[in-house]
Amino acid sequence: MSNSYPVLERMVQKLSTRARLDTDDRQAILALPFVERSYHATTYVVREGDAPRRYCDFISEGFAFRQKLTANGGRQIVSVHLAGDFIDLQHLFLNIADHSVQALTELKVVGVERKALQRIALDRPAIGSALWIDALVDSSIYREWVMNIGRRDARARIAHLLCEVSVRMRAADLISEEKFELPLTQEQLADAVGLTPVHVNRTLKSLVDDGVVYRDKRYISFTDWGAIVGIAGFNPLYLHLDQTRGA
Amino acid sequence: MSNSYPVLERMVQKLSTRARLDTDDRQAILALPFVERSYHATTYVVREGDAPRRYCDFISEGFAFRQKLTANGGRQIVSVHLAGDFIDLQHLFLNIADHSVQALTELKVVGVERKALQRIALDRPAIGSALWIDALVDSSIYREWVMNIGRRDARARIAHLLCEVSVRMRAADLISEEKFELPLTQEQLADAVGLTPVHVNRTLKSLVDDGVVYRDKRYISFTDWGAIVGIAGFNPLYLHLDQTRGA
DNA sequence: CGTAATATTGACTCACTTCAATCAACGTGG
DNA sequence: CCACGTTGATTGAAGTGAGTCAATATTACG
Repeated sequence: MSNSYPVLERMVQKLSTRARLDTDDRQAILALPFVERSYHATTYVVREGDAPRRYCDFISEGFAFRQKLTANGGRQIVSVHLAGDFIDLQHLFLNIADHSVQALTELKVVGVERKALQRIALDRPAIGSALWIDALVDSSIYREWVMNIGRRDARARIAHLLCEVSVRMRAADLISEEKFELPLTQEQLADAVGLTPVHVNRTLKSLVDDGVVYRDKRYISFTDWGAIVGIAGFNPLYLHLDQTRGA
Repeated sequence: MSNSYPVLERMVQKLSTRARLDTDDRQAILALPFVERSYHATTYVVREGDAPRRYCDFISEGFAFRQKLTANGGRQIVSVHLAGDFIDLQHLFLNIADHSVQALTELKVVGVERKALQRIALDRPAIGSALWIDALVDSSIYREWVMNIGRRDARARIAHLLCEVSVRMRAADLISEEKFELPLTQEQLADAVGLTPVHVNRTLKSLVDDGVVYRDKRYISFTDWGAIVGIAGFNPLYLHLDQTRGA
């Protein structure tokens, strides 16, 4: 366990986008005991049924996703996470994991001691509200996913996921150009939107054929942002990207 | 604005199931400024796009639900809430509502001043963790709904919703006998599980015909709990019903 | 370079939707 | 107390979006 700055800097940045932090708040975060860790793609970070781990992970590099399994073996990916996301806030105050978290790509995380994070969340109001907001935004995203899967057809569903990922990546400052790498295989994409891989393939193709999506390997770009937004029925409100002014 | 005990008593009880509260915590809750309010069925409590309201509602009687609308008019019900649930915790720290909340039946709520609730959530660790847990359980339920809609067929989906509602009602001590009233019309049920009303009707009928569900008007009972649990693939873990021991 | 994982495509099937009636329940006014 | 209107439940027939099965191409990678 070390205590050097740079890795926690990013957490400070992230939380600053959620609530106004003063110098003491920043210091408190930078003083958190932490470990750095890496996971290879497909490695489990959390397993459903687990008791809480000692550390609460924050992604510093790479992608991860949450998943749940149906009684008869079906898999549902319930969220995708990128650099700057807390993986484990969902379990910060719960005593058993109700879902699994897996590395999607090579993944680097900063593991903060859970007890210390709990303490800081409860003792420092500004940090507390930043963490609250972060968790509530996650909730909001789940709600959008419920609607996405429950009430949109395949085309809109896939388009919506593409919109969400691109907007979140841009907001997290992970995209420089217009294109971005979608780190999901078509099978994973299918499990995220509640379709089969075959149908995802065809639907994706139709988006490409219609010229609204350009695809090169896993790299995606949009020829016309207004067009996919229209197809997806995408409204970024639910991402609550401008919460800085607080509540 | 009054300050009599009985209505907030229930909130104390609810939060006590989430974390251990001491006498001061209880007093702090009972001292919260609040108003009592009623809504007729179908009335909006919160509208998507709204700024936060002054009061944060806690259901003392009746049912409510959250919903979102697709760009082309589709409706998705994303959760159902019963007596003892906070309606608005989801917006406690966010500055715009990303979904609507509507009364499902005649509804009585206790509206607690939002600022006061924020303060108590951030200042009193025990209450803070109780509220955290409550919000995190909501998240967990959303995740289960994503899976329910994304990866289960109509029969299992509907069975799962029935299981969830009955278990939650029992946990909230709202059921005395074996039967319970499902406050949803078939159309609402359809919007909750991502199906059409027609198909819900047929599927429900098949469950009745198979003898696993008994139905009289809106009253539902199960002839064999093990059987619907099997059909639904229902595992109550995600409801985190025994969080009392804290984290 | 070989081999496994992923992507693609075709042909066929089916769970769920759509459209369209009909029926039942319930509150309301005369 | 009953006709009537409105909302919710039920049923049938036909259509379709997405699933299934299965083969082949492509890519990633040790």
